Amino acid sequence: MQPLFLYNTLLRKKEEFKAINPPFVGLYVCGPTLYSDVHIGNCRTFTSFDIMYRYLLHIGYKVRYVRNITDVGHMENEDAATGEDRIGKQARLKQLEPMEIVQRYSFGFREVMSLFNILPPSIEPTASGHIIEQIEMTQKIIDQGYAYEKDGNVYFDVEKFSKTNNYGILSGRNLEDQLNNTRDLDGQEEKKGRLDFALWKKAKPEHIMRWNSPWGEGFPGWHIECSAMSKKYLGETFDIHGGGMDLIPTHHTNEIAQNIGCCGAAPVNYWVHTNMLTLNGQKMSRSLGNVFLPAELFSGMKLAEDSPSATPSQAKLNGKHPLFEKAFSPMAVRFFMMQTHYRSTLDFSNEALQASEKGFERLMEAYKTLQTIPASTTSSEDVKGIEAKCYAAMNDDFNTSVLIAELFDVVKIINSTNDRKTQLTQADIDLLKTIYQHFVFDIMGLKIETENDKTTVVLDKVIHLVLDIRNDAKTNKNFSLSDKIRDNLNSAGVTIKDGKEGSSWKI
RNA sequence: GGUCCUGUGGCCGAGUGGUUAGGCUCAGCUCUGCAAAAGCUGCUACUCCAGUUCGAACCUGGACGGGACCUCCA
Repeated sequence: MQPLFLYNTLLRKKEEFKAINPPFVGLYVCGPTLYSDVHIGNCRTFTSFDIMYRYLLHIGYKVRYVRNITDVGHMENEDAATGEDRIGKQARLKQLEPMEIVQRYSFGFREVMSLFNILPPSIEPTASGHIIEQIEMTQKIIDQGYAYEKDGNVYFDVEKFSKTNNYGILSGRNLEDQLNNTRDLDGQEEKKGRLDFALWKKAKPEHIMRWNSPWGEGFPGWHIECSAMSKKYLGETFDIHGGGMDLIPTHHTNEIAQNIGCCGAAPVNYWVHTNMLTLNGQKMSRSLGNVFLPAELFSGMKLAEDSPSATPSQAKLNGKHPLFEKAFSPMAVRFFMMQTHYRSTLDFSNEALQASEKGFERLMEAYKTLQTIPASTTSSEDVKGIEAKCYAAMNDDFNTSVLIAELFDVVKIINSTNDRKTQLTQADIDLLKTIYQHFVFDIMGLKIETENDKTTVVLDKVIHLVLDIRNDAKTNKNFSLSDKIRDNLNSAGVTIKDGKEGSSWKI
């Protein structure tokens, strides 16, 4: 097993990963709230954890990866009297059942995840499917004395909890600062302390989603779902919990409090947080209104207006965002994301994306070249050393940025061997193929995008026929014909590359 | 206002107390009928000021700039 170091938000430093029950690993990541389309910022988080999941699997762990779907309980302006369940609100606005809202957006979510080649988690539980577990956990927290009921609402008693526990252990904030800096909000009267948060909310008459509970009809608070579901599927204490950095001060802080309040144990050994995605230097978020959707970026994502997976916003778009000169493939965007470490902010821009797209194409072209390069009796390159560096990069807190730099060394070796400037033994060529398989395809989750369907196979034959004709023309020094073929293919979107071993093409 | 992060060459973006990050762009060369591709070479940076050190972009302090969180947010 590779020695893996990861950055633990709890300690604010990297430490070596030790699983509780190796080779098993429990991984929980906070999933989306399906009241609208997932945006690119959400995708970055899920892509980052996809890499971690893939790497843990690759180095031999048996991972149970739980990523929830929030379909109830996620409030707008949680503490305000006007607070409203996000999904309930959408349902009211669109005159649909709440579950229709969730169903609609989960199609879109799954489609986007699959376009990004993000592996599905082992379990994808929904909050509404675990109401009983949430009620039980809430009751247990009350029994332990860390929560109280008031007029059908149940609140977590942060002040009481803080007497014996460090509430701000994850955020690094002390209680006094938080108390002094919390703004005045509505609906504070019935709570004992201003930091107290809801475990259970009483349903108003117009509220659609409601369940019976010991405290009357209502619905669960947002934070309790992750505690209840992670406890159910991964245990009272599990290995890794992830999510976006913006969840640290509230959601994850409260998860820790709930779990200790219920079970007397910290829920997680390693907290891992991904940084935000910015657009023109500003965080992309729904509240700022500067989000954009994968469909606005991707080429070929054509959803029919009446497709069940087409949310109204997706259907119109298809790779036409005003900020970007052209559409990009999902794999180019995935590669772009991995060029930045997951704990750094990632700024989306047209230029940066185009640079990544070219780099990605070069990486993939080299893989094709690798299939045909000649073997020598000796090697002039240290391929084993590169493989070791690739593992070292990933072991150092999943440093995909450094990994990619190592992989471009591989590209260099492949190309120069192809040009007969360096030599590789067959064993080294095979090892390079293994490196590609492991790091590019299995771990980074990239894939070659040209489909191997019938039309592609036929097209390949047709273009090779045309290239043969062009070659004959070149041999006969009929350059006007050969250039005409090349130019016309070019304008049709086919690029010709003349190499030592003949011509090749790509779209 | 409080807490915290950050400032790297034309652009994006790693990194470590002393050694080439990498990608993209640009220029020159090799190859080529020309071009593209590929290869080679060059452009060699670390906001500013002070300190610690034999030596700092990397540690400490300050200034200025950017950002995040403190309210829902991945």
